[in-house]
Amino acid sequence: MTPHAAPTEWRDADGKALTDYPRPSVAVDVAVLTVHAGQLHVLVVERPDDALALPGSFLRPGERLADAAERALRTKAGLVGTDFHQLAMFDSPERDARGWVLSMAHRATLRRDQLPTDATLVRIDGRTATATMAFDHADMVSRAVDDLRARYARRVDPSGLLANTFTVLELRHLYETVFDRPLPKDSFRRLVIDAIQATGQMSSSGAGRPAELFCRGADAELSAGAAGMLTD
Amino acid sequence: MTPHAAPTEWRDADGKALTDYPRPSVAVDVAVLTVHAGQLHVLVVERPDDALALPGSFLRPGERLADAAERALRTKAGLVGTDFHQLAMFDSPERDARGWVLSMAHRATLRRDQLPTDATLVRIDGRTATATMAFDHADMVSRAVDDLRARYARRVDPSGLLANTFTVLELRHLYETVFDRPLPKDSFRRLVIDAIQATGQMSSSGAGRPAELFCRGADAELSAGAAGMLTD
DNA sequence: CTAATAGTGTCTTTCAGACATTATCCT
DNA sequence: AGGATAATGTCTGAAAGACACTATTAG
Repeated sequence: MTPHAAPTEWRDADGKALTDYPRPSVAVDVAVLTVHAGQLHVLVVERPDDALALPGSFLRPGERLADAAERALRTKAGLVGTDFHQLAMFDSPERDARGWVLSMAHRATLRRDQLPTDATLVRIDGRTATATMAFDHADMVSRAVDDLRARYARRVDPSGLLANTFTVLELRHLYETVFDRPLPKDSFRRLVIDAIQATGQMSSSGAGRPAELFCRGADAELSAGAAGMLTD
Repeated sequence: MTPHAAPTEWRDADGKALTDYPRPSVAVDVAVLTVHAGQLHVLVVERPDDALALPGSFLRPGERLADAAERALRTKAGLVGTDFHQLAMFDSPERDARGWVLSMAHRATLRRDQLPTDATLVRIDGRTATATMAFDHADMVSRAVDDLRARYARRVDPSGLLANTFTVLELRHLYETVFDRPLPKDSFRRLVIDAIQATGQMSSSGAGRPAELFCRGADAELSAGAAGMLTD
């Protein structure tokens, strides 16, 4: 059979051929989260009608969702090689006024310096974007934040919001931003220290004793106790 | 505009009208998990070609994924009023030999007595089904088990695999089945006791002192420590 | 030296894990 | 009574949280 051809030869319970049915358009949208000025932000793009939206695209014939998402990031946001994953399918029949469009929401995470300098960022307050967004993209952002927190509670910076090497202070500041709450300095250190790898190098920050630089271990899994500190 | 009409009037980056593109068929599949004989099982249905598959269906025009999943459970498995949720979209272009079909995997969970007596169950060993399954349904099952464990680690029997009232022993046996490992009797009791509600009633099981019957509390959330015992 | 920040020693409290003991049913 | 199972008391070791102390840099 032809690759990517429409499915044929099936009939549903009423005997109606499924090829007679209209099919939905399928889209992908990507919530690119980043940390800027000590707060979570989400990357948005302006639509022709000036509304703010997540970078997204329609699925092309035979294309995989991941390929469509990568293409959306490249063409709409100028990003290549970005890692992301699925969140959920948003399927309200009225979510797009132009017609029946299902959209698979994805999450990506990048450091501010990995984004174009002219990228438009919307601040996230708690788990909601602080700007009106097109379609149901505000819900997608909230969902992305939930996912980010769930993953950061289990592993050390799994999405690479820090550079390859970092100090414990930088890591703690990141976690305070992600979880939007202060974390105890010494407990935090002891909870993460087993999950990160010392490099021997020292940071040459300004004043005070230099801090050791660490990198993510091969298996940067956090202990159950550490997850507890974050999810309480 | 007509409801559920195909989207029109958009053009992609090449100026090609998206209505010119073929669209995928979208399906839903539901992994119905249950506990039988002290082991996790998944409900399967036989396909016309005798292959075993999860109950599923194609999305009808304007239909929501949840409605399609409910319809699939009703028509393919005889189940009504079942609770379920999305897991992930499976989108390999070759996943269905008949054509381009994306499928949203869902998970539902029911007690054995809520299933038809003649339901076909496939035992789950670890996180994999012990029978060959059609399409990528074996991957869906593994994914469903992961999701089940993640949710059971955070709340007390969130999917209602136990009846309204239950003893601590029954609850522990359930968790031993779900997490496929023995759990310490007294530690388990202390970890869950704050998340369940005593009824005052006693179980009238066979020999020995009768156990108190509990029910799920309004907020049956487990402590971080309890989650730790399960996720270690 | 002092200021500033990194890192650790230590105490206390809490709690999981193990074991033993008591409690309450059945036959 | 005796057996069986539920529930709890108690000890111990580990670890989180809080606090203070030491260590190492810059100026």
